[in-house]
Amino acid sequence: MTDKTRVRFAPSPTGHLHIGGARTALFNWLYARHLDGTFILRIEDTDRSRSTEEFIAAIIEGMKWLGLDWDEGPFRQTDRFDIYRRYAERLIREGKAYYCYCTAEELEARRKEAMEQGKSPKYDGRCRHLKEPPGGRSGAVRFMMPQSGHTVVDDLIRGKVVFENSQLDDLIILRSDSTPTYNLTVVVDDVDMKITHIVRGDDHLNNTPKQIQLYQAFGYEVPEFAHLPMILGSDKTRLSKRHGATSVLAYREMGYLPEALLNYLVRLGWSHGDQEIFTRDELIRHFSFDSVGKAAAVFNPEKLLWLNSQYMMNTSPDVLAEMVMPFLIGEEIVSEGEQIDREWLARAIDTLKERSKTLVDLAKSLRYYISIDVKYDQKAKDKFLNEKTLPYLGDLRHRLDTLNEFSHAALEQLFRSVTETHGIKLGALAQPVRVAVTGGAESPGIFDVLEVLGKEKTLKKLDNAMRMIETSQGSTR
RNA sequence: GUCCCCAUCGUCUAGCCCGGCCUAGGACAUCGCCCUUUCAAGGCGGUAACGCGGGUUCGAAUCCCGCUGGGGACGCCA
Repeated sequence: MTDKTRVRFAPSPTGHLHIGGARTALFNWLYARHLDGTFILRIEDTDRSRSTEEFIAAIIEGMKWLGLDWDEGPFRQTDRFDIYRRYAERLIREGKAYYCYCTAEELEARRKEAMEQGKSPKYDGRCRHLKEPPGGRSGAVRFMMPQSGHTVVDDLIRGKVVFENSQLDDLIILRSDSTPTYNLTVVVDDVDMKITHIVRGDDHLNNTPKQIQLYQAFGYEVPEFAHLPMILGSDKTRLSKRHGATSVLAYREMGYLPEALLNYLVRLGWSHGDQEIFTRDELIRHFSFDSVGKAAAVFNPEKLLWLNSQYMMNTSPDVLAEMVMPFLIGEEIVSEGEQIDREWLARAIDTLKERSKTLVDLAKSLRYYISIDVKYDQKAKDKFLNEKTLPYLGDLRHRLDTLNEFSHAALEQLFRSVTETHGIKLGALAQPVRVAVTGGAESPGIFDVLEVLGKEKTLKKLDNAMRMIETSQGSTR
């Protein structure tokens, strides 16, 4: 029996699930699914002052929205403090860790001084061989790092990375309040949860030799590592709020499809030839660390938007009809609890989906199909709804009245006959009608719009537009 | 400052490991044209990159060294 691949995503709940975290989660998930392994979700909430329940909930919601399902967990490190303490005590007992009584302030001051003198801000190890604990202080526990030789990180993406042990710090594994710190908890958990591959951001590469030393001190086998390149903002610095939305759920609110976000994220650092668009199954089938790049990538919202529009186009109108509902309510186009004929909505969406980049765009365009009242665009109104176009509109409205089959073909035929009568081009009639029913100068094909709208709504909108022209004429003259 | 990582169009990337097929391919964005009742979508085409300097070699985007540039880490954060 071969050991099953086990990977984990281990966010700390000090913020929302962000773009970078989501990409890390995605690569872990993909790797697990590709190898039919196990994907574990673990919440690293040992920093109690900054971790919140809200963020835990938000991270879980983000994961669910993206469809990154986990097989075990979510585990919480705060539930496991006893385990970490036991491991730390074992290290002390074996002489591999010791109490340090320096205060945080002293440490901070020494670090600062070292930096100013251009020296490495490394802990000097002064408490290593302390015989008598100074009174009145509770100590933190430090792991005794070897100070000679070197530690090699054999990374699936970067290859072999060598660190001199002399530059490794005696890191704190237990705070003076006896709560464990990150470097201890990751190692203990990864051992305990039998993690075979640690897939995480590049920013952890420097922590890796320290953790390897910890594995070795415990006598455990070191897992495989894969350090993913960072995602940067447009100015090539670490992606942050000032670069725009970074929270995954913010993209949900902006009307992005989870599949599109995932597809965008996967191509940040990973590729499969020239292919840009992948189904989930294709991703799972093709994913490999061999095709993950080493260089950091700049997050490009425009390409994400393009991908989203591609996904919108390729999603069936029925599915979009369900997905757009919250946005219709959000835009106050439909009120909560109001019933909307889904079949009709799907037909309306079918005309709109290839010109909507997001679900928000789609919802906004749907407004003119759903409500009778039209919000006229001022420029379009001035240009197309005036005394010059009024006769065409009037004639059309009159003939529309007698049309009993409100279909694309019948409408087209009728429009043609109106334009012939007046000796005008189709655009000269279509544009005024477009503005009358949609309020703007841009929309799907006019026959499609009217067909979806139906006779009743069309006539009402036409009447309203004509009345508006007449009254504004009266008021300005 | 010290350590670590990285380096192909503005951006994401293919090619690099196993030198010649590279006059460097694709995608986003951008520009132009076509289609057209408007706007999209779509089609066609254009602009645009191997950071620099040394090697190695008949031959280097591809291998080696240096430089430069960028990023990350250096917490009783994770």
